Amino acid sequence: MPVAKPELSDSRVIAHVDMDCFYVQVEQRKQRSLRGKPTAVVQYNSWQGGGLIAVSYEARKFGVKRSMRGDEAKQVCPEIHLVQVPVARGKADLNDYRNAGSEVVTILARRGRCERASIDEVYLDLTIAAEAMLADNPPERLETISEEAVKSHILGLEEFPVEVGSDAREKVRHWLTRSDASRRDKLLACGALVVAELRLQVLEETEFTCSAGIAHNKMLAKLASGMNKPAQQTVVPFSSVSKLLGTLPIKKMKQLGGKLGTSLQIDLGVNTVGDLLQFSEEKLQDYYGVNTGSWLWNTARGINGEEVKGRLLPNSHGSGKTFPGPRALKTVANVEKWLSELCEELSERLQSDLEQNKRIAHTLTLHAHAYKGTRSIMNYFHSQEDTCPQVKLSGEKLIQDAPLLSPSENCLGSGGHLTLRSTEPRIAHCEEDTETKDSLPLDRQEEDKEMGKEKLPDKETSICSSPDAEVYRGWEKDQTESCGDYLTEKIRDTLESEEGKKSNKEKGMSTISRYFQSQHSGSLLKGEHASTSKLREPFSLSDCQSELLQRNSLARGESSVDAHLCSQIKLKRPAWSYDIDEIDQDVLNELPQQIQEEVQAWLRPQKRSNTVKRDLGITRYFLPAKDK
DNA sequence: ACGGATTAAACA
DNA sequence: TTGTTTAAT
Repeated sequence: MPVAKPELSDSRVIAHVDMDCFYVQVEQRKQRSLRGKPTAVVQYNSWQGGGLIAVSYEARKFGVKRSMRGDEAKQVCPEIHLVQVPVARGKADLNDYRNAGSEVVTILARRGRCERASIDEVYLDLTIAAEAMLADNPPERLETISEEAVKSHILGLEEFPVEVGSDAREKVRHWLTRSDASRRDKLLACGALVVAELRLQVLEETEFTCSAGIAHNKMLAKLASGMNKPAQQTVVPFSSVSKLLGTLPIKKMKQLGGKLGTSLQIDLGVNTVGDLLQFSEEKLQDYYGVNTGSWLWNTARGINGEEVKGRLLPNSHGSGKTFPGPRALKTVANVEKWLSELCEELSERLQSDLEQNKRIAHTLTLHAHAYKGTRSIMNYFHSQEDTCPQVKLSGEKLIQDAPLLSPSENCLGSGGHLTLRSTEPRIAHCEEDTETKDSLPLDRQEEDKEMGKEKLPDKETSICSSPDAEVYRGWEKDQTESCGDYLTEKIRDTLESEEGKKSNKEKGMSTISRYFQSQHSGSLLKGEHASTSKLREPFSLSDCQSELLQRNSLARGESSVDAHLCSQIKLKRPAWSYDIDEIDQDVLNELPQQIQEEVQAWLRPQKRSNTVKRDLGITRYFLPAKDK
């Protein structure tokens, strides 16, 4: 929430341009017979027809929505055409869409500063162009206004009790050319003309339609671009802002669609942006911190100082895939295979980035994460018994899991992705060719049948862990010498004791903490070992993959736990630690009585809301007088 | 069987 | 700064 205090009267001219169901348009341009027909783009059609990621407006009339499955879409709209996202290396390949997006950006950047906000959206700062037009050739002097401009929607235009009987376009034409308008309105009118022109150029040169919003800041422009779709544009005059925001549901606002918006609703009873007006800036700051508080206060008033960044290129590339449920990455070979695929894709994209933009990456990030599952702790214990009966150190294939991920989010599968970030474009001197590709394992086991489109019988439902995040930075030497032998020993101990346990589980697990302790010390000790040993040149997959595997404990986001453990490991006194706040009562109830009692004893007296800033409680506790 | 795959930016 | 979390499309 950039909160640069904006001047009160912001007379910039900002546009937000949003491609209409972009992926569909890209596919329709490839397959012209699909134009005008109900169409959707799906990825991976093997499970329930695949997931919809873009839906044409014809199909929307039937109630087809994003996040539907292909099968579902067919039910509500039998004649829908489902087009598959291209697949490369067994995963969705979005390059066609990226490239199409670049075509559009190139055109839209012609008239002012342009920021590529996503694959199909841009912000434009047209202030200079609008000012120039107003000075040289203002709309009021034009004898004709383009058809596209005259089709604009002007928010609040109905409020003007001007000429009755004239049709909508005539009213718009009048508003755009009014000589007695405020300067701000005139600038917006100029902006609308420019945007209409740009949209026409986009259509002519790419065959894509788009919608746009024209306003005095990014927030309002973004809001407006979505108000009249497809292929239309909407202008937000300053005078119509308060009415627009007054009844706008708070969640519709950019940045307020998630937890912050929910907190506003639940904690402050704010349901519309207008409701926010009652709160003083100080009060909002008390609740949400100074930055967010001020941002909210401004937002309520339609004030937003964020600048349009001149950026036509993405500043990072990522490649990832999720492996739901039965597809969870369970074997080393499988992890290797997918890491290899992801690395290859990334490498390819970096190569083209280098060629096209003369820049190189400086950061490589690898992470994997788990997602919420419905499985309880007890199920987990059983499934571990059933599907991971023997966990041998040398038994290559099985990945040993950490048990008890997040209590309420047991890990069922994982999604991972690789990212490379490049900094400012710079000349690339690729003397040292630390190429990823060379060291990738070449054994392609086609055991995962998704690539071949066959179905794998869903037999096992074991829970295998997902690795946590790991970041490689630079190629420095290892600083903190890790106690390799000790760790190896420790791991073997852990695994062996685990094996012994399987036949005699109940007895072996006299206390839950003991059980967890042995588990966590094993996997995390390894994790510590891995994370302190830096990558050697050249970057090899096996390095990265072994780190990945060794880090496989902890569900997503338990970094504090992670750090905590690591520090203990350095003292060679591993212990189990867990954020007890997260334990869910329902899950707890499924545990044996003895364990329940033990867990209860760990529970802290107070549980905090995770929506309102933690500061609040603390601030109030120590500084009770502050609030008004 | 998680909407999936990306991106960006705020936050600690 | 670096790693994590949130939010968006």
